[in-house]
Amino acid sequence: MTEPSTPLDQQLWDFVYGYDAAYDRAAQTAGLSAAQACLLDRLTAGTSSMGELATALLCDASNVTQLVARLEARGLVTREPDAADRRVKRVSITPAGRHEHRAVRQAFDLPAEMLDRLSAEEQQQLSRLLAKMRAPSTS
Amino acid sequence: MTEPSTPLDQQLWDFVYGYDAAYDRAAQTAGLSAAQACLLDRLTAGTSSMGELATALLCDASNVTQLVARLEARGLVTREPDAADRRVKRVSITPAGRHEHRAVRQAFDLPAEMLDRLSAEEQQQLSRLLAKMRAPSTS
DNA sequence: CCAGGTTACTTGAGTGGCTCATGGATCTGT
DNA sequence: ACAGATCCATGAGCCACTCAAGTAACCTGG
Repeated sequence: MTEPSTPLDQQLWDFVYGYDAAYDRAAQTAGLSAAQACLLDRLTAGTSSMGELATALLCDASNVTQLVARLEARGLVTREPDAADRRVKRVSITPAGRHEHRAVRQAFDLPAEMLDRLSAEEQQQLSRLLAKMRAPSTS
Repeated sequence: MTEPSTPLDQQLWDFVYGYDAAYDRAAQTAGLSAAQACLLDRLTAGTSSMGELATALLCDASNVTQLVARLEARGLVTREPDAADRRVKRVSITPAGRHEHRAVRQAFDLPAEMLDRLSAEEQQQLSRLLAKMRAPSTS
């Protein structure tokens, strides 16, 4: 009944593929890469150390060094030694950075568009299904 | 009721993030990058020209040249001039390539794991929701 | 039949993301 | 005060990706 019925596997793949592509496009409207946009996003919650960013982004510390260097060069973040422990660098987002971040958020309209096609009930269903897929048990 | 209720936006993000990471890990078990694994996957359906691959993978033709070159160097694909039109190169997967591709498929167990946590009804629900999010109308 | 345009791919240069190995600076426990 | 741990930076290297040029093969009109 539901078309020649694309297998669910394929549907998931396509969904993820489209989501990724949309995020990439959104980041690019602000002249950012996806990784840079993610980093900025983390910083909107408040300042972080390099190490915290590395664990949050699941990547090497030296990778963060480069990402931050590029963002710093564009004035989107600042990097200052921590007063208490001068080994650690505290990275913060600048007003310009917040501006770009907002631009990305706005350009990333795909999730909102998709969710708008669902009723409130359907959204709850989806939320429940996603939660159930995620956790093995936790009831 | 459902925890402090993660917003649906965030749930989608986390889902996609986990999916991507799982695919990357799966590809790496076969010593492949995600892009290489995708390319191999396309070839399992039959031989393609370089151009066809480029449009399928949504990337530049010259990118495909390099991807194929690396895969060819490892004996996972072959690249031969088309008999009818010697400008086009027909890329095919080799038995070794099929082997690696199978390894990736097997290692990419996340979707199956996740779907196993859903009942048959829930899977149908999910499929319906995904389809509805995707298409603007088409009933 | 052959000149010129088009098509299909390759090459080269450049950007970025990512990793690993190494090293320097700073902190901490003894 | 010294050894070892911690935090970050640097450098080399791989890969994905893009754009601009180049080359070879095909096709079409005069």
